[in-house]
Amino acid sequence: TREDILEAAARAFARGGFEATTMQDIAQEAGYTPASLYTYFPGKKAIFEELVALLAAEIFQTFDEPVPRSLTFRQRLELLIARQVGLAQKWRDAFAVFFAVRPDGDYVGGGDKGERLAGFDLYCRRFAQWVEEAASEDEMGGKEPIDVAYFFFGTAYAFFLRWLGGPAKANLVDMTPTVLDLFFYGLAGKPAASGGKN
Amino acid sequence: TREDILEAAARAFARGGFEATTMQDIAQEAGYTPASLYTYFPGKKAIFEELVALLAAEIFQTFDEPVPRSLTFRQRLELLIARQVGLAQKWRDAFAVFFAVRPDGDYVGGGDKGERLAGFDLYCRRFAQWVEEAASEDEMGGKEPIDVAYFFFGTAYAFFLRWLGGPAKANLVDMTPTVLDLFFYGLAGKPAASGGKN
Amino acid sequence: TREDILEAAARAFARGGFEATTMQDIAQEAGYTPASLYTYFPGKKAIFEELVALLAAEIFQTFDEPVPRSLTFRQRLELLIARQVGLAQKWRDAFAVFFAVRPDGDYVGGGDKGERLAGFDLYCRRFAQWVEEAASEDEMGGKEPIDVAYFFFGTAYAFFLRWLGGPAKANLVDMTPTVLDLFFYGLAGKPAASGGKN
Amino acid sequence: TREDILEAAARAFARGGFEATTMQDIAQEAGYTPASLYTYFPGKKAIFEELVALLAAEIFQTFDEPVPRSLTFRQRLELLIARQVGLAQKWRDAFAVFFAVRPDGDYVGGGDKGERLAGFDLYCRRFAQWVEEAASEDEMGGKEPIDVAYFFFGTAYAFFLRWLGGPAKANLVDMTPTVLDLFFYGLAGKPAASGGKN
DNA sequence: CATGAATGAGCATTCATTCAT
DNA sequence: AATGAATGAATGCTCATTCAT
Repeated sequence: TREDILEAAARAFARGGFEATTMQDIAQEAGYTPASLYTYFPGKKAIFEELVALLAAEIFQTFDEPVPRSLTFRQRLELLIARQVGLAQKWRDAFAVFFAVRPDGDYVGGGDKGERLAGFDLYCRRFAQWVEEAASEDEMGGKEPIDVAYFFFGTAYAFFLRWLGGPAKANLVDMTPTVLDLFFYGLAGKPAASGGKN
Repeated sequence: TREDILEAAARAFARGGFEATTMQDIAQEAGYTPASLYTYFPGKKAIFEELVALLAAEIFQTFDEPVPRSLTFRQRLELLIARQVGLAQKWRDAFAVFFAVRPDGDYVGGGDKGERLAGFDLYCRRFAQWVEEAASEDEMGGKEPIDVAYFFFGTAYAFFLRWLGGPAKANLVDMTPTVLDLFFYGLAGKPAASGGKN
Repeated sequence: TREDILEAAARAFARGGFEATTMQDIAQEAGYTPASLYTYFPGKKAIFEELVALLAAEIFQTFDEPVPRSLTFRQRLELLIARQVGLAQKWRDAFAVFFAVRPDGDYVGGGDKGERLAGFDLYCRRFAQWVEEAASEDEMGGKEPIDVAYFFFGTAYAFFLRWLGGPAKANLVDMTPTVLDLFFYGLAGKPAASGGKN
Repeated sequence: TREDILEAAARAFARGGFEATTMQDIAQEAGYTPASLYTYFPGKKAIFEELVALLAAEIFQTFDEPVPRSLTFRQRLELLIARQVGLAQKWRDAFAVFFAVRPDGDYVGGGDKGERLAGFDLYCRRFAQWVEEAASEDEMGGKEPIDVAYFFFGTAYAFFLRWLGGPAKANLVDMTPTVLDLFFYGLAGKPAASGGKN
């Protein structure tokens, strides 16, 4: 039941953010009355926080799942993206909620030392960590992991948002190659020199 | 005075979005009482809309300003970025408001056929248009302008957000080379070997 | 409960009309807090409209109740008055609210073709209809039913208003004979010819 | 100028009563800004009170003007009505404002001993006084002057209201004979048989 | 004299939350 | 466990009024 409510809340919050969403909205989406929600959660903020925590957990878990040692960086990243695309398609709009979470309203568990970070910051930090393990320095082009992380987040996020606003039937997976190519080679595209077809 | 209020509103809205911001907040930020704001604007929504329109106008103007014909695409883009970075530093948090505007609440002027687009969508469409004029097909690596646009937006936006959450004294301009390199060459970086002519 | 609120609203509105009456007033009169009223009604206007509709229904019902065929016009009118006096004593000030309703604020259901009529107009139209059935042409003195209706309304309303402003213990019923005599014979009084002493 | 404002206020108040009318409304009607009104009147209530006082004065004056001794009661009343109809046509809606004035809000100067009377009560009292001078006991049909007064007020008021709601081009004067006949003979009409001497 | 600007006092309404049933 | 009813605490907004110009 808690789970149901959280999923309903995800849909509700996704439509208008935390403030614009009423307990009525969530209750309606969940098929309850507002009063009933208080049986399962102490309040609206708690629902939101738990939802964000749930999303965070699911997202972070994609980083934790192991990848075969034998793969190249690109292949590992493909795996990671596949997992995260799965989440994105499952949560749709609510997925964006996580990234948009602002730390001001103290909704998001902070980083190390009481630091309060926005959702996308948390994501990028974790991604940087992941990248450090998944890629050699060479594969990162000598760049700082945290820079790589923000770059990847930006590229992927832009296409995710575009997909969200687009037709419902579009498949986010189709964008993966584009994102990957842009991520690895930018506008220039894959250097044709070495003939590799990746 | 209207201008003052709009700037105050920018600061206020930036802190918590449309719903979470009260007229009290805006008034306080502007040094007025809430009632006074109604002398200049018919309501909260109107303030928000006008603010978004103002931001949109300033942003779109950066696309309209001409660039010397003699420049390469990268040089033209550097110019464009410089202008937009200027805006971003001026508006700071409020700058992000524009990109986050959701079309549901009908805050943003739509596209062509009554389409209702989010702020970042408007930005990307305009960028695609600009890119078509500023870059040859070759310079775009044979990619679709709209893809290029979302890619650039994502890359730049990620670093912009990172800068917003970072220390106040940081200079967004410093990120420009990083963004440009990533945009043009991705993770791989500039192909040094072949003496890259890009 | 809705009923209670409507009756409280009747007392409240009667004191100062629609605009001058606050939800606070109504709530206080009903023994609730203003917020509670919204559990039963969507807003102040709705309360007022429903109250007016209720009064209209009760008043109009007095016209619908049948009267014995055997009676004279005066006797039938006495019956009608008795019923309406009952309502007037029950609603007191609120009774006057109905007649004072102005059509501008679209509070009153109109007549036939979208016409918007004031409360007393509605009353008079219905009375004219009733009079056509309850009185022969002769009993109407050859006058137009609608003229008869306004005449009766005016006469009765004047004494009703006088009673409202008078001592609380006064009985409206006592005015009935006066009203009837004036209505039927005017200032001249009943013609003495037939020896009657009225 | 004060006069202009009062007439503008009359039109404004007539549309929606005291509470519903804003200083903005009055100012607009008068061709001023709200702030300017305070040059001539200390406030909204003062404007209303003065307007009511003005109306009261004009109405009461019709009672004070002398009538030729030689006339019958009916002829005297015809004269009075002619004067008051003139006022009614001049003030139109605002004329009704006077009668609707409620004493609660302490808008109307009271009667004798601090009594607070509604507008129509004041009118009826003055009418009763007038009738005592203008009619013999016989001409009153042995009725109490105050009863006669309320009866006349009711009859005339009903037709006045009907006229107000009717087409703008209608002439209130045309209703005078009807009102007089009803007032003197009621529904029965003038007793033609006995060659009525009234 | 006229007014633009500013504001305090309210007001209708919303909403998260509580609680008895 | 679920909810109808009730409410305190806002919130956007209106408006009479003041005052410097």
